[in-house]
Amino acid sequence: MEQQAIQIYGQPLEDPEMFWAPIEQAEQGPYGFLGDLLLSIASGSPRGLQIENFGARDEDDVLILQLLEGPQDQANLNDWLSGDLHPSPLLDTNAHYQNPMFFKSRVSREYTRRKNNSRWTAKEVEILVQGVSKFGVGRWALLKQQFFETSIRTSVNLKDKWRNLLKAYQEIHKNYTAVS
DNA sequence: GTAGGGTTAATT
DNA sequence: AATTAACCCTAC
Repeated sequence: MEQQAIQIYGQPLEDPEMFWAPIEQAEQGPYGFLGDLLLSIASGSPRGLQIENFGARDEDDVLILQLLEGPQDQANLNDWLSGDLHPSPLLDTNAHYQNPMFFKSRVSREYTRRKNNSRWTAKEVEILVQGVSKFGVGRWALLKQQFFETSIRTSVNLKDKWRNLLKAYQEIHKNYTAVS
């Protein structure tokens, strides 16, 4: 089937072969379950991750579509990563943690508190996708270090978000993709 | 450090 | 009421 490279900010993914590897290669590949799942999905739909943020806020869906379709402004990403454009939510500050909007603790049977319930922004998802595209699925600590150094997101958060994205993708893919 | 199961606040 | 997204738990 046709495989169409995804571009982010007008730049092709650094290792499209990894991203678009055929299902057969993924079966015992280095990607693990989630990686294999992604590769399976990607092979079935060249446009894959464009609708990955299904279920999130509408404006984020639109932004993600625009970002993944490109071309966009390359300088914008560097500005974002440097924190110049958007101080929050990428910055991991005490103020952020203590902000009532992000810190909702409650007495619970199982968990005594939750650090935050901060929704992922489209920018964060974009960076996550770019990071996974660069390093592959499963390199969460490396991704944290390289792309989310100052973010409130932990490496486990990154892994969980990726899983949720795949799950959301599968749901919408199941409903809207015609198979032939 | 990661994968995957589990829990729960938020959302629909 | 049911589902989703974010977060927690833990074996490996």
